[in-house]
Amino acid sequence: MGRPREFDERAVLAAAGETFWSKGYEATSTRDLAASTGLTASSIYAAFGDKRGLYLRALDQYLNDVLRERISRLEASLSPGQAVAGYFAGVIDRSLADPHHRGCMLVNTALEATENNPDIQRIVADETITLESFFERCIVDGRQTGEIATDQDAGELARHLLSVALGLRVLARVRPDRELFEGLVRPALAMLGLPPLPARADTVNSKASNKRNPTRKKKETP
Amino acid sequence: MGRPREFDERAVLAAAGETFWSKGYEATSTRDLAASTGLTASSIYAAFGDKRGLYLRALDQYLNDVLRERISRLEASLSPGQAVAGYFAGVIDRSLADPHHRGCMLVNTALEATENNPDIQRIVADETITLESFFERCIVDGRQTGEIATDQDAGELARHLLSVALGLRVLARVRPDRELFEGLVRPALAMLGLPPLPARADTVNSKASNKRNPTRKKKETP
DNA sequence: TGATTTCTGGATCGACCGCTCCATATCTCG
DNA sequence: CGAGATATGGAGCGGTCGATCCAGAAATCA
Repeated sequence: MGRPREFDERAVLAAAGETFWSKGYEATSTRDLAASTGLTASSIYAAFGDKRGLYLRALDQYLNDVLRERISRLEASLSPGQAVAGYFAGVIDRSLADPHHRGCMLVNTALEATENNPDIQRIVADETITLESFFERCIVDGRQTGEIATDQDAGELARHLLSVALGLRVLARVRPDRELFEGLVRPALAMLGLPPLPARADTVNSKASNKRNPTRKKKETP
Repeated sequence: MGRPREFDERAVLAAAGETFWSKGYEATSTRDLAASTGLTASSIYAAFGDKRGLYLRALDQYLNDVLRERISRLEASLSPGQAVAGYFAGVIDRSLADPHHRGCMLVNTALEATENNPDIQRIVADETITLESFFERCIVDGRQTGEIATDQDAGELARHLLSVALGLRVLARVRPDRELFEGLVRPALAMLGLPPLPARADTVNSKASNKRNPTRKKKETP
């Protein structure tokens, strides 16, 4: 009954997510959202409640389409060790492919997770556990096949990899540089007894063959 | 000469920094700042120009008092390997000691600096390089004394440690848990051939070669 | 078709934003 | 003691904020 929606909800959430991702939650106004989604304020409020509701929906779609989708794709098509390496290769490619250097929307969201936003805090925490569990499964499985060689605790290794992935995404916002990222990941792979970053086995973003040079080239002075 | 300032600039910057740290830049209003610093808007604007100027000054004071001060203190009083372990022990303690779980102001700033704030991006990037250089110095020096054992590239190891430290600070906002932090750091120390953590910086027994000073008590600053 | 229901677009609400102005208070200097 | 210079406190500026209201458009029912 009644008039049906004229917009595609997934597309609207994607557009809103892009805007939130680029500017951050607080700095994004409802007028920004109206402009990027093509909807009017009243349509947005009728469909999503309020600004926070729209953010939560857009974040959830991002996490589903980008993070969880990637994990299950890697696990389905690669060996455990290759999946770990492939995950980092993908994160590096994505970090460099984004000309705006926005990093990871999940990591950025961790900023909004102040103590008076416990729901957001929990969403981010849960998602880091999703990633941590992926790493742990890879390590446990990779050991059984002998692909991964280390006698350290699998859970601790998984959490270590988690922190590396999160830290990489922080650096992606301020120092987008392939050499930095690949160098920083190398000790992690070596620690697991894995070969250095493999030929990008079909990672998700294989279209990124033509990359611009990083804008910032630093000389290291030890 | 006219009437002198009635406020202590350092104290005002500290108060403003606390507020920015807690709420984030965008979510902090000038009225919030007036309330937390005890100044009126006009005094703030006369002294610091605008909101952004106050933020930059507060951030700089935070970086000086917390980050750089800690690095030089660790390097002055501990062996290279102990300095690395002590840094992580300190970050863990600080992450857990803060009841608001605000993480690191530098990391928070990184996640809020968009591409149209190149100056802030630059400040954050430079500060990550400061931390990276600290790690690299420790690794290079620790190798000469035999305290640190690994044949991997020192620069890559330093960047790896940097990403772990940044990732830990992200997790500090959403999963403040000592076991998580200590477990995640353990593989990093093991990789360097260092003993595991219960080495809180002020309880490390100095069996390896110390630097000049005898072990000094570490002081926590907010 | 007409009745009903829902969605859309635009105007607009009160609140708050960053910031400024100005009268007054309080200092230094002569 | 002025005279000059600067800081302070409070009112208030124009603008934007998140959110809402409402009249009209467009769909599904009979």
